[in-house]
Amino acid sequence: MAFDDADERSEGVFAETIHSVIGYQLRRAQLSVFHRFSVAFDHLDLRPAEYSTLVLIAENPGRKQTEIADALQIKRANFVALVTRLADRGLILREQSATDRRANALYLTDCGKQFLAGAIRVQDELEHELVQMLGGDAARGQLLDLLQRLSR
Amino acid sequence: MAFDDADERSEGVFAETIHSVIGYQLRRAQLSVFHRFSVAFDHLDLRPAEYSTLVLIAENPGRKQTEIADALQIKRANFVALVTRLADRGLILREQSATDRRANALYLTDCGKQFLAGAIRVQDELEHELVQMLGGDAARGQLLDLLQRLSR
DNA sequence: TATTGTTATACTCTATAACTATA
DNA sequence: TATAGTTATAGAGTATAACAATA
Repeated sequence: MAFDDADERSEGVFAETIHSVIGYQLRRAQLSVFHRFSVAFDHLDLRPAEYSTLVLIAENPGRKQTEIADALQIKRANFVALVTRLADRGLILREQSATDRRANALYLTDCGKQFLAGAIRVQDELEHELVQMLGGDAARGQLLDLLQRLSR
Repeated sequence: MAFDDADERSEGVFAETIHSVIGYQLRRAQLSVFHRFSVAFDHLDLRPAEYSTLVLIAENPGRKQTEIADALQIKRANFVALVTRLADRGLILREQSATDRRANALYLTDCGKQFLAGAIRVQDELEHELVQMLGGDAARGQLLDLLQRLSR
């Protein structure tokens, strides 16, 4: 990932201007949080997009691939490999839709449900860690609200 | 980039759970803001990392490549091509340091200073647009504060 | 020995175009 | 014709390893 111990070298470099740019701070925070995610999920070998896919399938069983992909803003072409990996690991089922034989209906397997339960525990711990960094639940609510205003 | 008009297909997909995850919303907001950046900077053919590099060189003339790269958390190996492109465009100078002949001291050219002045105007406009989405300057300050707490 | 800039390389993420089978 | 899933492919971004020149 990122985050080596090379920050001492940039001591004394004036960076206040760029640090007050929303996009710059957004990117830094996002990289930091995703890095924490990858550390926390290392033993589960699960990436952020895979986690959100499992959550969405769990709460919307039987939906088409394209519907899940669109909800996550993932191009359907890129979603194929992601879904294939989850299916190969036995976490989800790709079932040909009865009403539209072009479409795949997605479901969690029992194994996938168990796996997701564990993943949610890891994610909840991470979220709690982030809330502590933010300074409490109110700050988290504020942040989510502000971020949502920037999306679209 | 992203953002095609495929959101109608995900209508009715329940996504509240994943939408309340900090990392997920961070990623969405970051992608949205970077997309706006790429639209705004299309005519200048400038990427976010290049913009921040120009700003840092302007405020820290004569610094080594590694110092600027570290301040931006860019690996020095990846910084080479970025600096080469800016130098090839005549925006920056790579001068062999007098005190350490291994090192390159970085400077903006006069052309680079003019170019950056224009780029800063574009960035300021974008920032203003984002502040309006956030609901004012106070919200922007809050957001920057919260984001900084998540970085490292 | 350690550091600077560099090259080579690989992996992930994301984007588009085009195919097939269905509708 | 249009859509769902798929394949192929290309461009960014980011990671590591290793080398030459210099300290």
